Amino acid sequence: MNAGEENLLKSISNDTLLDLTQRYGQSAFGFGPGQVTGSSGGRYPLTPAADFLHGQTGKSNESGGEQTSDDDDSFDPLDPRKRGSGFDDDKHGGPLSKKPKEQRSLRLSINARERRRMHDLNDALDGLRSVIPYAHSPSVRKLSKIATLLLAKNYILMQAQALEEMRRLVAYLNQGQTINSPIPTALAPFGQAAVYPFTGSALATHADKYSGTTASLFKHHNDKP
DNA sequence: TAGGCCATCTGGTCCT
DNA sequence: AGGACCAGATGGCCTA
Repeated sequence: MNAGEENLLKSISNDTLLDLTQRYGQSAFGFGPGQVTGSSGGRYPLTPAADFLHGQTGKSNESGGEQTSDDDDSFDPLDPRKRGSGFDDDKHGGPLSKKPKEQRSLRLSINARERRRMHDLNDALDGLRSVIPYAHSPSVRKLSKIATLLLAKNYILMQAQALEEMRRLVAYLNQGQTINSPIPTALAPFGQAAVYPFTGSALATHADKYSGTTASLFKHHNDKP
């Protein structure tokens, strides 16, 4: 990780997530298993990692499914937004223009596969954006790829920390209960955790610990006219 | 206009 | 051999 990414990561860690918690409330974080949606399709073997991804890669089937010819997909060579470097274009005399038809066909097939692969990757990123806390309104620019990944990482770390503090709180409360009464069954699993005097930080808003602004990350994303 | 972000093409490498 | 994955190159769009 280079220095620039390190700075961005720090800025997200310290500022963004919890500031967003304040801005958008728990509803911004409130997703459950039923809300992580997606198709059940996919072209990938069901490795453990694939099991995790199963049903979460969005339109994998749609983008990678039945299209097998070279010139299909949604790719439009005339769309400047989709053309890229354009070596693959006879009119511009690219390298492929002088290759045998068979090689050109193979190259186009490979290109189409790569496009589908990147589309699947982008679909997965969209799925990730949809479940991490940032404003999803039309007035807010979509998170960049790198910002999405860094934000998701820190969101996971923050949730793990919050979970740990909740466990400590429950353990502490259970400790008090054991003096007068048995541990309630519902809390018993948490009672197995080490019992520490609760620091109280879980009761405080995270913003207390992560005070700051989101300007460092969101100055590029929330000021669209 | 420079810089950020992105889509696409391409050739190489690895895996099944 | 064919497909997946990766990184570099290229060029377009958008914004400060």
